[in-house]
This record gives sequence, structure tokens and C-alpha cells, in this order.
Amino acid sequence: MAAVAAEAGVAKATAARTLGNYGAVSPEARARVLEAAARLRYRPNSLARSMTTGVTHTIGVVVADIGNPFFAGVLRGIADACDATDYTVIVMSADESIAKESSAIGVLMDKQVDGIVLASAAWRPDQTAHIQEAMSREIPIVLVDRIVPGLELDAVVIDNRQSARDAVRRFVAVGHRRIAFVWGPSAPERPLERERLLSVTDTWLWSSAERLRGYFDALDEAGIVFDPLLVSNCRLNEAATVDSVRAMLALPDPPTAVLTTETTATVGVLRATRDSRFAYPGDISVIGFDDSSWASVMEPPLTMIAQPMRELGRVAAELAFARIGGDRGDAAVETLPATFNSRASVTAPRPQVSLSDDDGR
Amino acid sequence: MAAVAAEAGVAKATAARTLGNYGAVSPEARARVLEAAARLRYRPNSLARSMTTGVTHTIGVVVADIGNPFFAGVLRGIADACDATDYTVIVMSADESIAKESSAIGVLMDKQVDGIVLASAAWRPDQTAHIQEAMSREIPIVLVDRIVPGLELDAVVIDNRQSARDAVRRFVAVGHRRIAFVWGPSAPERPLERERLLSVTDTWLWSSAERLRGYFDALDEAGIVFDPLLVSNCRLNEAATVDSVRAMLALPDPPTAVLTTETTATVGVLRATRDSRFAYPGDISVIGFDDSSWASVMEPPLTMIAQPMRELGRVAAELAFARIGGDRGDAAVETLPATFNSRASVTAPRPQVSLSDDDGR
DNA sequence: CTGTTAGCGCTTTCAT
DNA sequence: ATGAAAGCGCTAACAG
Repeated sequence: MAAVAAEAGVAKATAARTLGNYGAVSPEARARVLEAAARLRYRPNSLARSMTTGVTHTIGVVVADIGNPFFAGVLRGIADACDATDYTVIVMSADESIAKESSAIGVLMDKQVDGIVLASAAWRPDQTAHIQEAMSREIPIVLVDRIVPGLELDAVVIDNRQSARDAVRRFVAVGHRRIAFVWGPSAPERPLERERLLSVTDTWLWSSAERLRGYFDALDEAGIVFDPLLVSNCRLNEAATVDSVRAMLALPDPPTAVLTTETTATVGVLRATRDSRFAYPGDISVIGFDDSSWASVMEPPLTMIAQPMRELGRVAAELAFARIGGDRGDAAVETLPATFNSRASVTAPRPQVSLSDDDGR
Repeated sequence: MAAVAAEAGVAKATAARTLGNYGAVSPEARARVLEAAARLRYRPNSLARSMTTGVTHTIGVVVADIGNPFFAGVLRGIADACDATDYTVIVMSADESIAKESSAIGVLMDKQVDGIVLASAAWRPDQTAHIQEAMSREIPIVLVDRIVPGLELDAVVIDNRQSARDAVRRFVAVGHRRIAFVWGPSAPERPLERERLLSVTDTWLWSSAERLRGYFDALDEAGIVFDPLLVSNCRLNEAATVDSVRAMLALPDPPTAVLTTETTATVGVLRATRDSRFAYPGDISVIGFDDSSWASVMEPPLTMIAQPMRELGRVAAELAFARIGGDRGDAAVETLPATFNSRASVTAPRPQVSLSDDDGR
């Protein structure tokens, strides 16, 4: 920039005012500076600018896995919001590890981001030190997808509990009583009683726990007693899910309906059903979280609960911008509606032989 | 940091040497500085550091759409590589627009990124000004997924042409002669003859053009004459794809096999087949690009060409690091292998009535 | 409206 | 091994 000023025959400050669009500059000086800048192919140095202004016009995003279509959707929403406000986004993947999440937030702070959008893996007060550290430095943080209990932070989530409850209600409404709950990567390793399951789950992802609660809610409403064998107990991958579901199907009193909490679980259930004596959907109804274009071309098309991924991201970014802009209001939790895409994978259960004395024709 | 130095009773330079891990510091001074830093909860300012060192330890990534699972996978690979080298990544979405891509690259340059990974929408020399601008400023750029003709740049891609050719060969091998080519969002709006199609396609995504060439290759090998009506001609969305495919199925001589270039197209084909008199796979075989866990639980499971998304990203980032590290070798194109996931969606065509005089029983 | 002068927080000579 | 001082490229405050 010193070169531009020299070339234009003005002081550095005048060149800076022109190129930075601030202050007052006479049209003539302005023109000369612009021309000189073009001739010299001048580009501003954002770092230097941020150095003096103290703002970077950048927000940091920390998610568990950028490769996961869910977070990719969220990121897309964040990018949309940033596009509209000329913000830049730095992404970091934390792999569900508090340590990685913590260091990611450190990097973001050091890079002087103006705000952070975080899908945290933290669920216990003693895991939130890094978040509180950032908070104490007055860096706006907005949680997305997952709430961290005990922290006064803005958050954008869907009503997981109600969505799960609604799904189970639909099963109940058409006559199901044996309803399984199959969750994704993280789940206990063996069947657990209700209380224990809830307490253990509390130590897991917030959203999964909420969905389990919704499942219990609907069971209670319908007066169905909870059977621990109808909750999947596997970890980490689709193969394990398949095994777990196979075990359920082999029960003397197998489930007639299944609620799955994410794509991996849904695919696992379908695979397990494929090579069993169960026909789908006739023998087993399915509802799953996280809709996909594939779900609609399954045979039959799958009923799914679609999360507004892009919206989640967009709203989270906007909340962050509001805080950056100086909003000092109370921390707010925005709950976005999930969409129930009703398709053909839910049917009434076949009358069971043992009960069907009026079915003997 | 001045505060830390004061607190420790040393000069700024000594504190800096300790905190920045450079130069030589006596153990005692070092300890005092570290303690003071901890007491003051010191955090370094990366911007200031970059300001003097001239490096940011950050790479920029520009893709068409972060929400697209393909790019999300690529980004995941880039993040993996960055994780291993302590680099940070800034992502920008360009929506297939040269203007947006250009401004994104501008932002990245201004932020002083050390290198750029780019999936460009550019296909013509007069669309590459922004890329050349960055090149002239000596910023390492690595292309990923798409090659931009005429630019001496490193690139990481898959062999799209060969993958498509292999797929079509498989159709031919089991007896198909009427093979359709259905592509994704961007395609001509009406049926085009071969030459015209190729020239128009040249103006489209490089990877799509390559796949079309592979399709032609296999047709030629088998002595099948190209029928323009068997190439989808629609734009932008799944609904349009469905219409286009329906039109093909309504032909007097409909296709018996379809190659799709991406998920949207694949789903479109399946949907079009659903409510037609065509049974799948009996009447119509399908192979598609971009595998998904869903594809394996379709009925029947879909044969798909899986791109090594994560690898593409990882290798691209590593090439960028090498350039940043000073590698001045010739620009290289890395071609990664695609994986052919053979499943049950390819069957021999049913003998056609008009030809089947030995089928009249 | 324009120029001069300080810094922003760090690294980097260059002395000591 | 340590300190003093210069400077990265820019904005901000103050004179003029």
C-alpha cells in the first residue's frame, strides 16, 4: 500500500482511506489511488487490517465430522448465511473427541475468529472447560444440533424428543405394540433396564437421549411396557447394528415396528430385514431420522423424519452474527421443526397367530 | 505478551522466544515465562504471528457446494490431512459460479492462505483469470475432481472416462445394446447429435464430459450406433430427470440399461422406473456413479461406481503442502482409482419380442 | 480533505 | 542467553 500511495502521489493514509472505503477522500485523489492500485495489482492484507481493527469477519465452526451429510448440510446453511454477510468460515473436525474439540476451539480463538458455531461432544460439566474458556474471553458461541447442559449459550436444535414421540405414536395408532428403538454408532453394549438406560444415555449424545425419552413417552402413553430387548445394543458401525437387529427379529416375540435414529441405523435395519423371513413393510414397519433422496425410492418408500439441516446452520450463524453485532440478550434455544415425510413404510402389524382366533378362516 | 514479559520480569523478546518455541532461553527464564503466561491465561495471536512470519498455516478450499455429500467427503479428506499437519482450513462455496469462485479466491488470497485446493467451475481459457491471478502471486493451487484445461496445475481426479467405459462394457458384456446415459443437474436441454453433444459438453463440467466420452468409447467398441434419444436432456433437478427418463422409457425401442453420472440422476431413474411398466432390474439394468450405503439396501442392491472422495481430498491437500514446502517440480495430475461395487442391478436384457422368433412358445 | 504519527502483537535482526 | 529496537501492512487519532 505504501507503493500505491507513492505511485499515486498521496500519503499512505489517503490511499488507505480509498482502498479501505472509509474516511473522506476527494474524487481526484480517489481516482489516482484507484488507478495506481490497479496498475500495481494491489490486494489488501486482511491480516494487517484485522490486526488494527480487532475483527476478522470470520467465524469458526467445529463439528464432529464434516464428511457426515448431516453436518455437511448444516455447514451449507452456515455458508449461506456467511455468503450473505461477507463472513468467512473456518471449519474444524473434532471426531467426537473433547480433546480435539478443545484444541480446535483454541486454534479458532488464536486466529481471532469473531464467533464460533459448535456441535459439541461435551455432555458433562467437567468437559466444558474449553467452552467456558472461550466464553470468558467474550467470544460468542452458538451451539448447533446438540445442547450442552449447564451452559448459558444460544443453541439451535430440533425437538428430538417430540419427533421421536410422534413417530412412535404413529406406530401405536395403527396397532403396533412391539416397537423397537435402533440407534446409531453410539449405544450401550448390552440390554439395559429403563432407568439405567436413561442414565447411561445421559452420558451420550444429547440428541440420542432426547429421542429415547420421546420413545419412552409414547410407550407410556399407550401403556406399553418397555422391553430392554427392543433397544439395539451395539456400537460403532452398521455391521454391528445388523447383528443387533437380527437378534431382535429372532426373538419369540419380535418387533413389528422400528424407529431408527439415523441413517446408519436405518440402513442396518433394512439390511437385517433383507435376509430374514420378515417381509418389509408387511411384517415390519420402519420410521427413521434423517431423510434422504434414496429413502423415497426404496421399495416401499420409507417414512422419515427430516431434519432442517441447512436451516439449523443458517440460524446458528445468524445468532452468532447477532452476538457479534453486540446483542447482549439472554441465551436462547431455538427449536426448529422437523418434517415428517410420511411414505409407505408404516403399515398395520399382521394379526398375530396367537391372538387371532377371529382370523382363522 | 508484553504483560507476560513484565510479569515474568524479562524482556518481550525472551517471552516471545519461550512462547513461540524458537531461539534460546535459559531454563529459569523459560519457567518464569511459562508460569506467568499460565497465570495470565496468555494465548498467542496467530494474526500477529502470521504478520511477521508471512505464513498462516492455513489452506483455502473452494468447492461448488459444501452440502453435497461428494464434496463433504472430499473436505473430510482435506481435514484429515490438515489435522495431521496442524493446518487450518477455510472453506468457501462457489455454487458453480465463476464470479463467486473468483471472489472466493480473492478472499483467500487476502487472508494470506498458504495454499488453495480448488474444484473449479472454469472450463474455458477466458474463465481462468482469477486462477492465473493467484498463480502469478505464487500461491500454490491444487485442483481436485475437475481439471481446468490449459493451466499448469497439480490436480487430483479419478479416471472418469475409463470408469464410464468400464460400466458400459459390463452392460454390453451381458447383451445390452440400448444403453442410456443419464446425467445430473447440468445437461443440454434437447437431444443432440454426437459431435454437437461433445462440443457442448466441453463447455460443461470436465468430469461429465469425460464420462460421456467413456460412454461413446464403449459404444464404438461394441459397434453400437449412438442414439441421441438415449442421453437425458434436462437440467437442474431430479424432477426434470424423471421426466426425461420417462420419455426414454416410452420410446418404441426403449433402453434396457442406464448409466447415471451421479446420485440425483440415479434416484431420478429409479423413480421413473417405479411407476412404469418396466420392472427393475429385469427390464432395465442400472449402474451409477457415487456409491452410498443406501444403494446396497435397494431392492435389488445397486451396482455403483464409488469415487474415493476422502482420498481425493487428502491427496490434494498433501500436494498443496508439498508445494507450500517449496516443491517446484512440474505440475502433476494424480489419477485415483474408482471402485466398481458390483451388485445385483445388472442383468441380461430380456429377449426382445421382435427379434425372438425362437421365443414364441 | 489530507498528512503525520502511533500503534495492533508478534518475530527478528543486532548488540550486548 | 538476553535485551532493545525495527518493522510486518494496515487503521485511527489528531493536526492542519
